[in-house]
Amino acid sequence: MSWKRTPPDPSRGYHHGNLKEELVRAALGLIGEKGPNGFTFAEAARVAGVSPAAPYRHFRDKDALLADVATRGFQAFEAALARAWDQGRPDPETAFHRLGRAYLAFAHDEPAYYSAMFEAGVPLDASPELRAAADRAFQGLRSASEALIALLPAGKRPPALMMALHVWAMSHGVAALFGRADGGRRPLPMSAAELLEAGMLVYLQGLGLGRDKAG
Amino acid sequence: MSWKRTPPDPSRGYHHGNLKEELVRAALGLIGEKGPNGFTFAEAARVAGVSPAAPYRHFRDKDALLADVATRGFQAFEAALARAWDQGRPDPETAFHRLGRAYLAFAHDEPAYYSAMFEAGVPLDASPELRAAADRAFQGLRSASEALIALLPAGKRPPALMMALHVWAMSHGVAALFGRADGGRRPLPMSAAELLEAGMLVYLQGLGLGRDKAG
DNA sequence: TGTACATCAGTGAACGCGCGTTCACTGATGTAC
DNA sequence: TGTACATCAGTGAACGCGCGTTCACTGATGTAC
Repeated sequence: MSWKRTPPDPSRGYHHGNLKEELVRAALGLIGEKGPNGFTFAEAARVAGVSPAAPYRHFRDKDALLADVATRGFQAFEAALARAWDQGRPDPETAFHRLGRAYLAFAHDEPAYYSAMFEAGVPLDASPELRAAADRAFQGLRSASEALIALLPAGKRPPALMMALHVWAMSHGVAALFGRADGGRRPLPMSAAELLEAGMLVYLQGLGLGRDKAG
Repeated sequence: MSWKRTPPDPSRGYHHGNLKEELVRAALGLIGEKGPNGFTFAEAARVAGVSPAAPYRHFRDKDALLADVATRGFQAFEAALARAWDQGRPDPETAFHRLGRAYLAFAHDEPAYYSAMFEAGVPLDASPELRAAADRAFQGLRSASEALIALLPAGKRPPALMMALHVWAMSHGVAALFGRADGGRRPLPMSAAELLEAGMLVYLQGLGLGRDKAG
């Protein structure tokens, strides 16, 4: 586990040199381990191998660190979604299903980021950077929705914003309820990714975007 | 606010008489105010007007109290859903939309229950009662799904379990992302209830359950 | 190239706080006879 | 109906703990000249 307490490292010297990054990594590890509320400022310092007062050189307080983690999370999230969408290549439907898988993969592979973003109760206006990062991530979903909607005949196009919200809601719902292996949850007859993919297929069909029934 | 610290109440006497219920009410109030993790055992005792050791007569520990709250939440949730579904009267589609509204109304009106159930990290196997209550609530969604599916021609029926999971995921997604007025979230062009209703209409359409397009 | 000095990024000790939990206790209630 | 006694549901003081945060400090680094 790469985030564990950094060894005494006598070579480090008085100045850490990279403490801010290290604190973020520590916070991610702790959040992943104990949830966003089990995480404490003091323990992050301990994990980073530094006195409990040191973090205050880099973050106003605990909430500021959490907000920073959430911001980085949204940035990584947006990048992952953009990579998966790949500007809708080779065609919007294919790209869209890749997008859905990427959403779940992010929630699954980066549970600490995901809970800092959506479950820790960090208000979006904790910082302008946070809000901007969250907005950009949502714009990714919205652009993809627009590209799909453009395939429909002019009279039958739903509002792209609404579609994006639906996509987000179903993705988040699947991720939050079934996406993490937090013991004691409900066993499923299929993987979360398959469940989301199936749900999205039905939804797209409902919009009139079905692949021909044998797809 | 009815859950606030009970007044000294000199008429109470040494025995409280109804402490267990009062602790649950106190917990609900605190969870609603500060989230499921801001809540503390000691403060619940204080709010109930009782010494910090008293709750241990009724709950093994703090987690047991939380699990009890979640259990009651699922029971109330199941009852609300069953009431809305009303055995599919007058017809499954109408009843189904009522069900969706009831889901959101519960999340909105009982945010403390809802977060104890889904956001506090209480494991479902914390107690058999909790698991049973959660299962019954889910069964409600599943029965409704079955009734709707029965309207489809035999060859085109999706698995009811899958449909129930989709319904749940989208409902939870909408509720968690947009359903509560926790400042600093995203402003919407429509209410959460409308958003869910629209999403469900598209989904049902995708299954072949559309009301005739002019609905 | 050397030196003086400002600034930066740490230390470590201390604080007050509220928490969860335990303990021996006691007042009130219920029951057997 | 009255009484002795077991049980129940509280009290209140105490504990050890880890937290967030502050403070005066100091070692390392960067910069002006």
